[in-house]
Amino acid sequence: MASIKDVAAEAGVSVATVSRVLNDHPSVSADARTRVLAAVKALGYRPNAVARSLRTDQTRTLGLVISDVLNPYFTHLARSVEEQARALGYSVIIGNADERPDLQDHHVRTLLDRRIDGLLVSPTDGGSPLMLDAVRSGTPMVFVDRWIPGVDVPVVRSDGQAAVHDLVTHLHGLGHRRLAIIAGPATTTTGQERVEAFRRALGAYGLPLPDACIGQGDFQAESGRRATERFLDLAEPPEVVFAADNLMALGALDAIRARGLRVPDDIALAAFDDIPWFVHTDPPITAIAQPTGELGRAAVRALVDRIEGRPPASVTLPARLVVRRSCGEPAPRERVAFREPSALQEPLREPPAPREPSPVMNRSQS
Amino acid sequence: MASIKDVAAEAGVSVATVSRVLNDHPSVSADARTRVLAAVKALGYRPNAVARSLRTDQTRTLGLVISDVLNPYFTHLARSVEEQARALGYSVIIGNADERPDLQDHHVRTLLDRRIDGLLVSPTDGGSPLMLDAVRSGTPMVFVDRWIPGVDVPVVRSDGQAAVHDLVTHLHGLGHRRLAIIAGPATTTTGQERVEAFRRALGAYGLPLPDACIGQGDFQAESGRRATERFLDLAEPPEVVFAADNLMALGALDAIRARGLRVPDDIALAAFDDIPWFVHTDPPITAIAQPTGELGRAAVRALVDRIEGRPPASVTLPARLVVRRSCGEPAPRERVAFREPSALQEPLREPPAPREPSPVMNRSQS
DNA sequence: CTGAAAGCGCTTACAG
DNA sequence: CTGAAAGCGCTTACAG
Repeated sequence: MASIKDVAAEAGVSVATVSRVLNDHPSVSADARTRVLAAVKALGYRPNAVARSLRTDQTRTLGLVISDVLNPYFTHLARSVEEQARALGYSVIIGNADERPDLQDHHVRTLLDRRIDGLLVSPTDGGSPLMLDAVRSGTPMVFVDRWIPGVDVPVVRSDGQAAVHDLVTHLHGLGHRRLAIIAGPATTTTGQERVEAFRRALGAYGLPLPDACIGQGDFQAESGRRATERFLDLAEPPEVVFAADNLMALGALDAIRARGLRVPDDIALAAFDDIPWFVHTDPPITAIAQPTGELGRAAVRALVDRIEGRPPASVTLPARLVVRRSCGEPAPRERVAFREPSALQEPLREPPAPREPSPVMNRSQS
Repeated sequence: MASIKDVAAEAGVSVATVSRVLNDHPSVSADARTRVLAAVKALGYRPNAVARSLRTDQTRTLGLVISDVLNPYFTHLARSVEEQARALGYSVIIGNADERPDLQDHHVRTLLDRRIDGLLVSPTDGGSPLMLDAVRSGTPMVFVDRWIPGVDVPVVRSDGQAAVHDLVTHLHGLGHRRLAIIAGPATTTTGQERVEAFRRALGAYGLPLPDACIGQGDFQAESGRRATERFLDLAEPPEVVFAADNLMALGALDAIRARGLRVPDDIALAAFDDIPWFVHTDPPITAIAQPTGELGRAAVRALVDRIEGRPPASVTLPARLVVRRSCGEPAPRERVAFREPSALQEPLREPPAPREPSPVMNRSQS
């Protein structure tokens, strides 16, 4: 592959001049610029980003470690992160932890070794030594969705408290009194918070949340299936199962179907995190929707602020309840309930990103 | 961040010796090795992958450009690619083209600038100049799922021909005679092939495929919705709609539902690409399943063969029909039909990857 | 406006 | 077994 030396030779200038042209440095004669550009084109030259990074000590790259790519919520998040990063002149490298702390650490390590400029993490656990090291080492970092308590890192997340309350109100109104939840891991903030919000909301209606009605899941489908089976084996099975994410709701559906039971007649189902398929499941599933796209964008903004020396801000956005038919109420049409602009109304496809800067050789400095 | 110099100073050796220890070079005294390792630990040193790449001219990184992250098929593919790559000692950087050729080019360019060791692409179009350049430039490359004809690059894909025939047999058996398809872009191989396979299968039953029964989609949900609306507006609407991917099937479902019609009573629906949610849609959707995980793994194997100087092989794996209820036949239980081990039976979670190599400082040379 | 030179953090022949 | 040195491809003060 042609290097800057080849271009310099071809153009009859020094590599310094070539570099200046490529970086839009003002003090280059029009003549030199023309010759360099011609040489670049003739040789099909592209600057080596590795060398540039070594020299400038910046990679213009963000790392994103998500808990599970197979979860549409995180896929959506990743997409909006990449889009916003691109708009700001950064690339993003995604690491998928599959809800496994060891894999998460693997990706954090790899990303750090690559000297990414900043790290976006949705932690799978309460904070491994490596993760805490990363924070202490001063790598710009922002937590998205989940976070690690007691650590001084901005957090961009959504607050489901009010929406969970709305959900319980909805369920209570339908006459349900025995409600169960499939929780995420207690080592994750979202794992805990959603149970707590649920418990608090039940409390407001004088309803208990006995241990038997808390299924321990891990945010993956299989755990939702197992937890639901356990519920169904109870002497008095719950009337409602609330899955703390969409994958566990999928597992719950598998378990319910395997027993030949019907939703919502035999048992009601609701989920945290809304996905397009919930409109078409049998029956359509009542869910709590997060403003996922906006979360991703806000997280990137905060991280880039931090990287570029501006003070980053934590952001908390409200989630909202979307009522469908899985809890028993007839809903003739898609009914969006209660509060806040919809994350579902958020188009699946977001507006096209700005055109790429055209000259092949400009580093996007934004 | 500590550099190799700091480690050398701390250990009282030269940087060459530090480098040898880190790379498991045999000729290092036990004493030196001990001191270096101690220094590494004391300083929390991690080698700078950027510098290493510049020097060795390899990044141990694969690029993967997929057409759409929001499509669960590609998400699954990406996951298996990353897993297999990790097992072979490579990282992967994912670029999401969103079915946009310009975005695809953006990612190919960025990846090439980063000097990835090899590129896995599922092309969004028939081959942009940039893509063809990339091939000619000698960057190791493998196509997955979709490919560009006339270019000498190994292809790892699945052949849906037989499964599409099975589908048509199934539909014909149910008495359907007016069949329509929502096609993908004609610029993509899968866009064309699926229509051709469908047309050929219809032909075998003496059925026509009039132009009015070919909806032009772009593999995204919205296009499926529009195409379906057009079908429904026909004087004689089709009895069956076959969507060439799962996202367009989602759009079709939206359109059908918006008119208050029922599947399969008013219109039957089938899709290419199976996803877990198809079991729980109303009704469960008949689909053609690809061996997605194996496709991803085979693609990585081929690419790494190419990178490491072994002859890479193209791979074609059969897809298979999974009959559910969306075309009219009562299927009391999940019925997996006809041929081949199932991609759905493929566990959603694949077996855990091998443990990471433990010493922090070893380059995974595999 | 331009070029020679130093240096980013590594690896690796080459000598000893 | 070990170290001094060159060099990977860039960028950027410094001098002119």
